[in-house]
Amino acid sequence: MKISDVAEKTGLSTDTLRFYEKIGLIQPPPRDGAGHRDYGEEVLGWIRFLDQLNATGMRQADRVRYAKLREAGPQTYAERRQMMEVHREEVRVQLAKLGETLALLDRKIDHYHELEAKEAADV
Amino acid sequence: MKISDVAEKTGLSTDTLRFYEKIGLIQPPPRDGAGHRDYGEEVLGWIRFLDQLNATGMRQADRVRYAKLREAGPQTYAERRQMMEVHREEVRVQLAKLGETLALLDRKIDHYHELEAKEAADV
DNA sequence: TCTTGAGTTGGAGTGCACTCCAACACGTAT
DNA sequence: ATACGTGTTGGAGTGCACTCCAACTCAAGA
Repeated sequence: MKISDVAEKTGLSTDTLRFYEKIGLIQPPPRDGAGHRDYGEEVLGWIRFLDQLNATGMRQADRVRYAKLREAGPQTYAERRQMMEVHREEVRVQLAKLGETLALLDRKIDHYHELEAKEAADV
Repeated sequence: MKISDVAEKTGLSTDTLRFYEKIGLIQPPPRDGAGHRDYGEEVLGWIRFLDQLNATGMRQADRVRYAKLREAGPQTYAERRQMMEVHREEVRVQLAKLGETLALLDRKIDHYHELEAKEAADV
């Protein structure tokens, strides 16, 4: 799979894919005859997972750390699990905060509806 | 209220408070005899709300836009409500994504527990 | 009076996460 | 054979959101 295919399928730019490789988030893929990157299918799932960690606020340095542990093999299972457990807690906190904010926004919006009705009545 | 009090009560640094004022997120407070900022209590609630918008992914430019609308008075009620409605949708999307990620992390963690048990058995 | 501590300004610097660029190489279609 | 599209590299540049700094002023306490 060419870099452009991966880019299209993941939504990342080719620049970002090469950047992720440079910082160690993605393993360097083998090259074809022309020296072009030739990705395997498994990279797609990995990138999707990275995206989810990203979208839920995990910092790049930690994503890189996780990627390195993953490359190191089975002896890092426990450490990887711990990272996921820590992140899970952060996600739970965010989830709670987001729920509160959603409720607040509902109240704000209701309040604006009322204010708008009053303004209209005042004209 | 002095800038250091506001900083302590909100968790923002005094630098950030001045920065927020500079970009228009916070109204310039009156000054005391020494030329020091003298904040009213109402700024605390406003900053808490800004924090929540921040924590739920609203960009600074949009927070500034909302702050400006707020300063403009009642004729911006509808526009402010629309901003909040747009943001509410984004929060809903994030909430859904976060829920999915939480489930995924649960599965990953379980999976690591299994893998660790297998590793231990292999020794 | 002198020191200390808190505040002031404008502007420079930081860290993160990309994003863009110049200059070049390769393979395929015309 | 040449043009085109896609890829390559290393390094510079960008945008966001702060964060830090130098040089200064002011008020209160020893």
